[in-house]
Amino acid sequence: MTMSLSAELWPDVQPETARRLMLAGVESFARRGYHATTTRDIASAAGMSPAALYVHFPSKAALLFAISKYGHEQTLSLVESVVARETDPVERIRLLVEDFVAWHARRHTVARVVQYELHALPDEEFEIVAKLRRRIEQVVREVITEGSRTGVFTVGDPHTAARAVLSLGVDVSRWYSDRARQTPKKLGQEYSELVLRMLGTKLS
Amino acid sequence: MTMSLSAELWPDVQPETARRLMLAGVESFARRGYHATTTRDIASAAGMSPAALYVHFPSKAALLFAISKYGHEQTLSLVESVVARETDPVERIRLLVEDFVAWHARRHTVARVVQYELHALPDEEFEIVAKLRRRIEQVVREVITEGSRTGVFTVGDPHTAARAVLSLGVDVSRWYSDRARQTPKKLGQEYSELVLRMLGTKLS
DNA sequence: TCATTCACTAAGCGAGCGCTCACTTACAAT
DNA sequence: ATTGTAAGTGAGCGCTCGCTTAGTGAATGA
Repeated sequence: MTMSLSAELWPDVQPETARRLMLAGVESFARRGYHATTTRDIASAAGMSPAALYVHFPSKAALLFAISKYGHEQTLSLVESVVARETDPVERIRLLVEDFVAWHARRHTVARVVQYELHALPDEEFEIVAKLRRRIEQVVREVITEGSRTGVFTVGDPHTAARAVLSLGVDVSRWYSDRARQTPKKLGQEYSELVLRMLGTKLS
Repeated sequence: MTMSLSAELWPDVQPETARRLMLAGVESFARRGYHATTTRDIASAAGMSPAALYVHFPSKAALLFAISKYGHEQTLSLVESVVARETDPVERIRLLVEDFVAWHARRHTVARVVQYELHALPDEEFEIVAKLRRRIEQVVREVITEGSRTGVFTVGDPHTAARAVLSLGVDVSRWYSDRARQTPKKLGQEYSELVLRMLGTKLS
């Protein structure tokens, strides 16, 4: 049996109506941007009356925050799980880029909201997701620094290199579409090769 | 004598008041996004009454279009001028990335509007800048394809590689700030090295 | 001198925004 | 049967939005 997309994206959000609203929010925010979508857009995309949104979320911004926080937590745990199951810096970067890029392609709608609408968040909520973003960047930077220290990578500045690696992944969500020439998985593999060369990996 | 920033950015826009409105628009759009900035924001940032905008531009969207079109034309001519004065694919990519990245860092405010607010344009105006964007991408792709053909580059797919190169440059405008650790010029040089390695350049 | 033009403003219109409120319905517990 | 609660609706409030209109003052030219 098939699961609804909203249940796949947010397995532990209850009830199902709240998930439907989040899905409708994601699609609207991704297509037109947060400020250009109205609460009426979201509600009607979820098949409900405008007031229904406020049964499950205290504000339009709170809906964005729920989407953004969940998305950032997913990418952080994706990154952390790679580091947890691999120790070699080369393999860590390879898998990390593969998964990161594939996620930003497969989930490009969610990713677009996560990456490009966070400035619409109120200060307090923004700070919470900013903290998650800093942790993601830190993990990548540390892997590169470690590989640089042991000599498997050759980079001028690990800080700049980490930025570049993340840029490649993040930007995928900007241009990727369902009619793209490559599957998310294939794109992730191709990008991980580009990144490993970029980091000056010694070929073995 | 020093030139105003608006005159530096848009030398052939007349009169000066129109330039001041474009500058105010750029700053507002970059900080809060197109849909979140009001015509009152723009006018007061330019030190004028709200109605003054409509003396020089028929609509808020027309102001965005003027900014966006000008910005895209600048980046296209930047890219084309590199190709015009160099023939070696390696040097072409090196200078192209240096200039492209440096521009997105030095002009990160304009670049942010150019790269991330274009979806707010009406259909017709969007199509015009989309055409410019396709030409930019095409130039980069052709340089990579040519280098790949003559064997100085080793890439799986020039299409994907071109996307990656542009992603690195575009994304700079998202995170770069005036308090960044590197000057635009230095960042451009560092990025061009990363890119050349990414493209599998044979070192000479 | 006075009509014309231009850049600009003060005031405000109609539309649509986020959000609220009084209310209904479905259903579970007693 | 009665009561309590959660989920949802229809109507609409107060406000702000993009944009317009009528008018002002300074410069220009015959």
